Amino acid sequence: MKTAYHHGDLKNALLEAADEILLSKGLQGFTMRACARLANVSHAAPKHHFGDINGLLTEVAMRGFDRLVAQLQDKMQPVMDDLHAQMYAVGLAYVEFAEAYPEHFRIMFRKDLLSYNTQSPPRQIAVTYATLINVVLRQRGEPEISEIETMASLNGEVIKDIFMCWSNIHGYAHLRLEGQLNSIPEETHLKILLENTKHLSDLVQKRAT
Amino acid sequence: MKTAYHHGDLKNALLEAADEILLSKGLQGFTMRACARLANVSHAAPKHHFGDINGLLTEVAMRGFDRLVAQLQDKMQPVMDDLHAQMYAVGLAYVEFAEAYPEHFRIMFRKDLLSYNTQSPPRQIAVTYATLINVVLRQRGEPEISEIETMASLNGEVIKDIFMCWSNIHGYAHLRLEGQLNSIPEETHLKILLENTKHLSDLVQKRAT
DNA sequence: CAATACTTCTTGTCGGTGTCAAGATAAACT
DNA sequence: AGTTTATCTTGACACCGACAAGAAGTATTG
Repeated sequence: MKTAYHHGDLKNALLEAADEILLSKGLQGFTMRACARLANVSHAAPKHHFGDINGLLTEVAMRGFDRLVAQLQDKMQPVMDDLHAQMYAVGLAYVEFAEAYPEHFRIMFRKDLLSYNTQSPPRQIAVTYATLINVVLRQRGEPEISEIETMASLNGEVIKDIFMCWSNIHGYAHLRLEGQLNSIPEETHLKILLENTKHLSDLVQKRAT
Repeated sequence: MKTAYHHGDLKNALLEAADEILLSKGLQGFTMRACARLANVSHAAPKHHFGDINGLLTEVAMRGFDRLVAQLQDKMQPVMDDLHAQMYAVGLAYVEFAEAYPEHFRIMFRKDLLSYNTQSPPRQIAVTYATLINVVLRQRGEPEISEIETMASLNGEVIKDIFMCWSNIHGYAHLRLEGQLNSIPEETHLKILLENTKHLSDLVQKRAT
């Protein structure tokens, strides 16, 4: 018989319960009480660890960014010598992440749900930024940045490049996730992504010279 | 003294109440009962008109698409002779709409909240599609389409073009809306949008020849 | 070792919410 | 005029987020 008090690792247990509920029931069925039930604790237990529901969602989102970065680096790692393939890998990883974790993706990009200081974003977001920025820096043949320094000391041209690429890929993933691309045959999807990323890669490389 | 029953135009009154609540309190404070209160009817009155809360949100979103299309055409109308300016107008209208109606924008692109048949989308969505498609068709010097026929009988190249442009603009607006572009100085914003749309316009025109 | 403080979790409660069922009222129809 | 139909109200139910008070372990300190 387990002791009722002092679960020991309740915070992680709640976060995993949250992931499971998001994947099965979606954001509609996602409640603090449901997470508590799934973790076999009382309905008010999450309060101590997360404060309110936005606090819980924020940590869920941060774990989502972790997974996104991992997926990005996984897809890029085998093609680090090919700039075109690298940009395509980013697009593919992004789209596949949105498809695998649709509700996480939505939450990760919902400013109104996340409670963190915009001025000093959490580590997970800084790492995501750095990962995307470094893709562009490699395209331009410039030295990469560490994840500590983020936007400061960045060439203005680089900023434009990164957000042109990111906008394109993010927009494509988002529209696809929300069903706005359903009229496109599945095989055309990858073609569009391939063409777009190749185009982005070419443009960034050409601009740098 | 007003008669309690048979408001006469309750549906529209509720929709306007919904708009007002979304703009002031956001999606968090948006409830069916709050809409009913603002319209001075009982808490269960909305049920007859919208079924459930997703039905209400769906109609709110459709009115959002109406406004988006109006804003698109407003911005394009004075520059119909300039293809670059036209594409820029689309980007600007899109971004400004997202800024003026952030919660509407979010809802409009939330598949899980909207209850309509994906196979035969409502008029408002078809019109939005047609508007965006016609922008690309003009860039390519091809005849425009009416809003009735949508995706069918469209060149594959056109589809690729429209979603390349839309992805870029939508992604930019979305990232901006959700605070992911806050580190960019305000003046750079318009530069990025201008460069991106010019680039899209050039590419679509070049591809068509 | 004992007493105290602290962290973690439970229990109980509150107002608010979506949804349903049943009924009241006004309008439309025959 | 009588009946049907559409519209809105009232009341109820389970569920939710949040709060307060307290119980159960853990850590600290004498």
